[in-house]
Amino acid sequence: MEKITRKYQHAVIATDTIIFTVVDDELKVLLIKMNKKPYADCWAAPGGLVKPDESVDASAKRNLFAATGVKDVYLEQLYTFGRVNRDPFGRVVSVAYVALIPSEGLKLKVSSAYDDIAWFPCHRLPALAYDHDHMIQYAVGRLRAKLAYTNIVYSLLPDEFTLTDMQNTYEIILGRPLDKRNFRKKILSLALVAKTGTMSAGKAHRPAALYRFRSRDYKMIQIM
Amino acid sequence: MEKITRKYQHAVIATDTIIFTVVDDELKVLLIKMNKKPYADCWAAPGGLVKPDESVDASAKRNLFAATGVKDVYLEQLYTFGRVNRDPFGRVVSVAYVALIPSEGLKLKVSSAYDDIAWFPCHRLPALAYDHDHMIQYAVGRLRAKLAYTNIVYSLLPDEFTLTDMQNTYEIILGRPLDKRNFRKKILSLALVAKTGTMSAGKAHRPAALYRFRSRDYKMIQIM
DNA sequence: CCAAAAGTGTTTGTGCTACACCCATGT
DNA sequence: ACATGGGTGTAGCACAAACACTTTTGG
Repeated sequence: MEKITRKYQHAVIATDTIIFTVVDDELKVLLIKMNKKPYADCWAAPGGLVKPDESVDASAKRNLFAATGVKDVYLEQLYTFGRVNRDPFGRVVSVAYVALIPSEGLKLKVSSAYDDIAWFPCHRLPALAYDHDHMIQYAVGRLRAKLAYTNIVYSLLPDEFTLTDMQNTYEIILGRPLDKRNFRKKILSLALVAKTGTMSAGKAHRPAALYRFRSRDYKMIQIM
Repeated sequence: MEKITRKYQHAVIATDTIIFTVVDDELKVLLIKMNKKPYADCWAAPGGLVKPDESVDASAKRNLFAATGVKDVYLEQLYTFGRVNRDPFGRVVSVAYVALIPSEGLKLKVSSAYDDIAWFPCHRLPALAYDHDHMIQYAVGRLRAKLAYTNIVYSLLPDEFTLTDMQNTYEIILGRPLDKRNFRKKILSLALVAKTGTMSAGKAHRPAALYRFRSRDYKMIQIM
């Protein structure tokens, strides 16, 4: 243990997590305001260094919890960014993760130990630190692709939702409109969701049937 | 630079590359014989530590070249393995890559600075060091998936090849037989390949038309 | 009664699947 | 002549895409 770590203390390993949610008809990312010199007034995806006795996955989970207060959400390794000069403070290799949070879980405890933390729509992003701009673009691409051939939508939707909610989530992320009849046909034929029996209420229009996922296990399924 | 690397010399970063080729009707991986204590008589995917002034990608390229003598082959980041105790010699986080080498490039300079190095069929693998068993299984899965929705076969085939060669490559990797007529129909309709005009020769049967890829750029295309 | 969103079927085309025989060459 | 692999077409079926109107509620 000693030998290797002492001889090669070249690089440091960090994790950064791109946290997505869908609210207000937009795909949003959670960012933290930086204060250090070259990146004052820049924002960054939450992250931090991997501790010596901590797995890389555990580090991502810890950072996710620190930023959002949530656990047990969808969290997947995205890519490892290892350019030599990606971090002006030193040689840091960053393992990026993607997390998906259901729209309703938003108002939990977003603020914690950070100066400023906020959700930004993926379109109009602020100035970003490091290579986080690139990371986020890459994450959006991955999210789009996975939406099509897995059932990850479940991790963006609340426990109960309408089929219109679900379709909106797809449309927002994919960036294109979907045919309502075809969408419902497809989703219902996959039998991933079941009616709860209750109805959405409170708005100035016809109530909609609420659905719930039969199972919230990650599956590879051709959806779109 | 100094501050961070000195304060957190916890972990070391390595790259390991799973190098695939298809020969003798089998998907094979290139492995290196280990000699250090807990892994004597074990084999491992070629890899090494990332140097301080070297990007992670560059490290993978360097290790690939050291093991095979080839450059400019398909090389893609696979996954980062970061369990705390994955390496008994110390805390090493490994960024795994996948490389694909065309079947003919095999007999180049496979032997170099290693004690022993050899190709193993993905089925009957020897005892493997670290978590390389897991890595290889993961890599095979990725390769299978990518074969279906990208044009990466090009990186496993020589410059000129017959459609039967190509179909064999698919069948070996996917592990299931494909219909000859449907396969040819599909491949030709995609217009990825063009006849060279020449014919294969020398074997005890009818010669086959040779094809060449119109372009060897990586593309996302639904193939299977 | 009006606005707003929920809900519902049919038709058409495209692409995947399954399937069997003749051809050209070397020995 | 025979063994070996090369090369070719069609029909059925399942799924994706396009498309418009009626219903229910709150205001």
